[in-house]
Amino acid sequence: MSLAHAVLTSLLEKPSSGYELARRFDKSIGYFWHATHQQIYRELARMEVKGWIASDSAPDAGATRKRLYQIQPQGREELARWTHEPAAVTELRDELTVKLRALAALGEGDLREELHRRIRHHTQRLSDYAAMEARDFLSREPLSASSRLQHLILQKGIFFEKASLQWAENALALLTQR
Amino acid sequence: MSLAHAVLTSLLEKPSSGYELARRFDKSIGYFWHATHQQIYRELARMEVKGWIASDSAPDAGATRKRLYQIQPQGREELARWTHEPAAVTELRDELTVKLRALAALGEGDLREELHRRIRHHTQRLSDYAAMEARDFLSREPLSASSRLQHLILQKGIFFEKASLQWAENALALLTQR
DNA sequence: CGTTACATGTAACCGGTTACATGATTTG
DNA sequence: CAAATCATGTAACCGGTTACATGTAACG
Repeated sequence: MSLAHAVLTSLLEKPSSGYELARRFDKSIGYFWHATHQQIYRELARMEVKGWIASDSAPDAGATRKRLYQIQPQGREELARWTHEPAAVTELRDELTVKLRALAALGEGDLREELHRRIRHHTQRLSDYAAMEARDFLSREPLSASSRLQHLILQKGIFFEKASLQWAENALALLTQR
Repeated sequence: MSLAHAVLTSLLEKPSSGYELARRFDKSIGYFWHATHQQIYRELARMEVKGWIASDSAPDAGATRKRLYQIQPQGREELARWTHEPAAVTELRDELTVKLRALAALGEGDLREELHRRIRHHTQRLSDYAAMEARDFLSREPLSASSRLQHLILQKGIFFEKASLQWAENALALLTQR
């Protein structure tokens, strides 16, 4: 599991409220690790019990329940420990392969519309990533060590989207030319 | 969710016991959709309640509890219905990206060993897939419609492994040359 | 006769998803 | 002032993982 460590990393970058974390997991981080606000609040509660993080009513809370979470030394140590253990290799797991197999067994059906949808999706993603890369990494050389790692994350997404797009285009061509 | 439909597809290809299904999900199918025997038995029980599948004591059961599961008309209809609804697009979700981000925030640590491990893993996978492709799809032309779909599934894996391998090699080079 | 493979299951727990609830603040 | 956004939470359910349990069949 990584959600706890993803949240810890986010808090290390910047102390935040649960809501702010949830928004970041819907945007930038969310491209690579999605989480809903419920997951995040649950995880924050658990980590506070463990002493990895601490919280106080946020300075700008006013009459609201807004809390500011900050990473504690124990949390930083846990994060460092975790980064040094081997990471599980992610397996490919895509509903579409199950549908392809089902169609092969059923002997009927048409996936061309589905493939068009995917091609649009991956094309959009690739163009998002290209814009992010141009904005954050290509314009301002030389990059810090930290930025180079962030760039590697983005490149991972770019490689993945390119492969997905190429496969879908190839599959569509094969299913259309007959 | 797709496990139910993955199992249905497997039963459509060949009536089987839970144990046989579990073994197939550990081998060929498992490259694209992993499932443990507990998940499979749970799913078989649910689908039998729904009337999608039916079971009898297997012909070769002897004194064992071995059961043979067969797909029912309702199960086939459900599978056909499901293949025609849009498939959820799989998001990339890899622990390694979280570790990269954590290292960027912590400002220390070394992922080169991890990358070497990944390169070995993806190289092995690619060679497995190449062997499967040569055995099942490249030698015997022309392919049936069903075989062409199966080939597309395998190609999806090949595209994914190639992209993963290229990224890891590129990342290792970047992290080593300094 | 002991070990390995075959075969099916229960139990417990954690992660992920969805629906619902509640109230404060900001904005048009 | 109504609507959208900010902000946090409870509850229920399903999927996925791990540990444990039980017994038969095949093999050396």
